[in-house]
Amino acid sequence: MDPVDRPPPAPRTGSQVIELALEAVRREGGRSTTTRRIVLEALVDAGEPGVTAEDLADHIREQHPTFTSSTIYRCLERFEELGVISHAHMGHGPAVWRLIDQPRWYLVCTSCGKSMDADPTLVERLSSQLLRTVGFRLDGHFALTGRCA
Amino acid sequence: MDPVDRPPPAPRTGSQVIELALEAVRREGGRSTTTRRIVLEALVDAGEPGVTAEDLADHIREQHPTFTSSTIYRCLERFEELGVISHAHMGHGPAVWRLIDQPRWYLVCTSCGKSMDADPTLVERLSSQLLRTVGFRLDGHFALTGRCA
DNA sequence: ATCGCTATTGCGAGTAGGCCGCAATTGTCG
DNA sequence: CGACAATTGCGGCCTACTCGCAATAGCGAT
Repeated sequence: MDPVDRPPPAPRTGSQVIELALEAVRREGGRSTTTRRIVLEALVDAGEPGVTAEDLADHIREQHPTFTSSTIYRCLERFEELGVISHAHMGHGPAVWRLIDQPRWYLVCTSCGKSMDADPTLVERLSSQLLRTVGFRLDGHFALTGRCA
Repeated sequence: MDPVDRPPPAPRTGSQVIELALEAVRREGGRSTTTRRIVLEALVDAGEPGVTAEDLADHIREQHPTFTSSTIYRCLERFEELGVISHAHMGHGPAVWRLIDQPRWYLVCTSCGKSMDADPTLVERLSSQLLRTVGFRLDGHFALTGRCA
């Protein structure tokens, strides 16, 4: 196949992400359990822009009624430590979880509650200015709040 | 007195703020109670950069042991509606309350927990860009989070 | 295939931060 | 002073997690 005709690198499929994550767990001395696989599957299913832990739990319990919330929280925590997933706080209410793909800057409206993405280049401009002037590196762990149009 | 010798407008004193706030309550059909006065006094005492509702409650209860948290929350809520005070969320943990003086952009470090102020002009640059491009008006209701130096 | 070790899970209780209903109290105004 | 409605104290409730503990189940070794 000619190089110029080669398609762009395919994004990892959901199941690739899952296998890689479970391998990572094992490398760190953890165990690859069916519970963890199910949580990852549900998270892959949920896709962007992310789900709350309780929504994930409800979704999973449709198929696996014995799942408890604490298990979900602990699985999510573990995968986050491994750098596979992350969570962000969207104003009031529960955090949302998603696979780590691209860094993301959420804007959430404190009035209507809807959220959207900010243009990363705009936010990163502020970010680099803060870094230069006061050594503070913004993360997107909390959404930027305000009022939408 | 000659105009050029006139001192700059004095910042409002704490007790002025309190009287103005209580007048505002009454204009809206509310009541100027000693409870509300005490809450305002404690808030003025606390000063910048703000206090949590529970710290305020603890402080007040040293002098007035019967105060309950719910009363504090309701007073704060009322004064916020009137535009006299405001609260902001500093990452995890309780909100902080303060008199409204200048708009303020908090930076809080998700690692060490310390908070500082961002240069307003930097943040307002982002704010106006977001407003122009997507009609979103940032507020400082949630702090900007990241890592400090 | 089975054993033993220990990571993980289910269960249920606990926690922080805040909100709510209701009866008793207390400003306000006539 | 009296009536009325706003406010307060009390206590319980709520959401979003977090934790301790005993039972379960991966995983490497046999």
